[in-house]
Amino acid sequence: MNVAESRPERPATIADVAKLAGVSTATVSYVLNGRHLGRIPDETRTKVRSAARKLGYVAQSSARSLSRGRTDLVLVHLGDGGMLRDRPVAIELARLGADLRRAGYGCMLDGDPSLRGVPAARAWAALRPAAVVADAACFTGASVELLHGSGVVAVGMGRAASPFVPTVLLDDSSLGRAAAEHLVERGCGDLVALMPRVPGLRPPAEARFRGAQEVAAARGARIRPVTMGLYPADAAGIARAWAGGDGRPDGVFGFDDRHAGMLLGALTDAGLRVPGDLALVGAEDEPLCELLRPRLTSVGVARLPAGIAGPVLAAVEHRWDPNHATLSWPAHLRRRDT
Amino acid sequence: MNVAESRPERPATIADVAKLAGVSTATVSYVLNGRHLGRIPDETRTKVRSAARKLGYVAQSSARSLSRGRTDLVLVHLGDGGMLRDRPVAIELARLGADLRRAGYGCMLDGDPSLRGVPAARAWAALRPAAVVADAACFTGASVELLHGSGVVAVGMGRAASPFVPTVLLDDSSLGRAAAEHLVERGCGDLVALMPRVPGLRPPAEARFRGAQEVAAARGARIRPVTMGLYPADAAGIARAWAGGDGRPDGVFGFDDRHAGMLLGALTDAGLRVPGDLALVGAEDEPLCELLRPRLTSVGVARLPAGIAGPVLAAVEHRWDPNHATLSWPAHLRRRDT
DNA sequence: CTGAAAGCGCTTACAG
DNA sequence: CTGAAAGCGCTTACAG
Repeated sequence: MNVAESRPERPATIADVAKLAGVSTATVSYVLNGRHLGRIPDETRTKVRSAARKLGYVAQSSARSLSRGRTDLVLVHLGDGGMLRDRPVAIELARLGADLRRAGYGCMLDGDPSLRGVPAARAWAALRPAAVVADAACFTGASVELLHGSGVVAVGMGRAASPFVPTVLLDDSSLGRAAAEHLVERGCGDLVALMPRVPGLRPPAEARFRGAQEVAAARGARIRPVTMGLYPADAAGIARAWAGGDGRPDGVFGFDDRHAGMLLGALTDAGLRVPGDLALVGAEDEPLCELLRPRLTSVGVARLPAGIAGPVLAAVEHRWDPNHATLSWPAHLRRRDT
Repeated sequence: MNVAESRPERPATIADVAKLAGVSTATVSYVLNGRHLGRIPDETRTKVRSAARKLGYVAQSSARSLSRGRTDLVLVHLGDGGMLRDRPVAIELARLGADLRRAGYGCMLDGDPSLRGVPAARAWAALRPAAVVADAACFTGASVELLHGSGVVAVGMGRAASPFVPTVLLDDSSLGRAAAEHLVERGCGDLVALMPRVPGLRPPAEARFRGAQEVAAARGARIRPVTMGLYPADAAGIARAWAGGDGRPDGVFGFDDRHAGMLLGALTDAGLRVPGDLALVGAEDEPLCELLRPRLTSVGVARLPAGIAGPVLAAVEHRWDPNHATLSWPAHLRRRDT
């Protein structure tokens, strides 16, 4: 028996199962959904289950949601890769899928990251998901109104609250705090925090800077932001200036490992020694840190103690509480050479 | 008027639109779906469209697919991150979403990467998508049978064909060819190709090795595989042996930039000079290459000339052709220091 | 304990 | 040119 022969003409329906089991479709539905189990004898349940198995029956979710009047689907939109490039966020997103499934919801990611605004909202609304979760910056007044009009809950996610939707606030100021703590501990008193040029990375950068600033203020150190794009020329410019003694700090927090790593190369090229002339700390503790020479000291992030599924479900079930909507990443220093 | 006030009790249905426009639901459906447009006067069409706009009407896709008997949804499953870590693949996946939308299909990614086997197939089958696209290794005989039983087309994707489903074959042997070409050109005659330890990376590694082997054979050079896990200790062991003169090649193809980069650090630590003592080429041309000192020469990949949407749509529309299912990445050398 | 039947919101031959 | 109606595959009060 090959696959072609075993394939039925059309997928089995609940009526097929009912006929084969010799019961009504209502009974099939009850058994398969675990309702009224007390009232249905074991024998009937067994008959129904084995008929369903024999036919390879899988209930069609579109018919189910049409009759139930709701779906158990949560839609996640990643936007143009900004969020996936943000590694701690990407990890939490994968966790969200599993957590939602455990809570009885399905989770799908929009497969077209380029879709935005009202057209995006229309595509999502057509599916009538329980909720749409997206980068807080993705929502506009019009798109949210369209979603609400279709009975869809909209939830934002990001570093800054959206004026249009409840937002799960992701706080990584702890990375800045841990970095500054380490640098001050080492004896640095004149710090620089690198700030990326890509607009998408400004929000996390500002949060991390704020954290570092807090610690610096408390410990009597100075700290200032220096903008550096992820281009060799940009890094080289900064390194040359510092090598010439122009505004050279004694400790640098590199925003993330890529920015820190790029600066590290440029500092080496410019003849500065790390950590002899100045100390350098990255963030996110990527594998990259082990590849560089000297190896890059970095602030690692652990998983959030509680995932983002909590606030998302709260929004879906209309018990949103802004006090439980800020999630802070635990940070710890991973000391290497720099 | 705030959002709460403007939100209707329940989402508008096609009946609401019909009533407001003073026509039947059939007419609304025709106008909104662009059918029989020749037969429907402009005036009616305008009435219908403005009623729909006024009510914020978005057709519910579950009702539509129930009555049409099919969905226009393609489901993509990423598996446990293996595929997303494979950068060229991740890029093509984003492109797939946009291409499918242009062809009139929606595209969703499964939000729970940990789901596998028959349970995964059940979850997908419930949605009755036109097709499920997943890593070829994800499909088992049982899961494919279940999908087919529900009328769902299954399409694999990967470096090796699945015995159960038509597979879009991704070929990156061109990376190995470009790397070997470069090394031989430089005068190397005794090559090593690094092979990763992670099982998920074996298939691309073998394809790249095959490509390098072809060129080596044609140009009279020797080449052998050397397995190296992405751990500092592993790389250090290899570097020490080579520094002691034990089996040191004159050219190394590093599989990808991470493996090449890790070896580069270890070679430096062991006192070997790159490219003085041996040349080194990475692959994928990641930003990382610019961070290392010396900077890493790498083979870059361009986008596929034609995306994976083509074969996927062919499978959906039952015109699958194995001769058009192998996609090869264009490769070009990006020369830097090593 | 079980079944007949209404209803969810669409689409689409079909009749007029 | 337009509408009444059947039908898609489920769920669920309701009656027996």
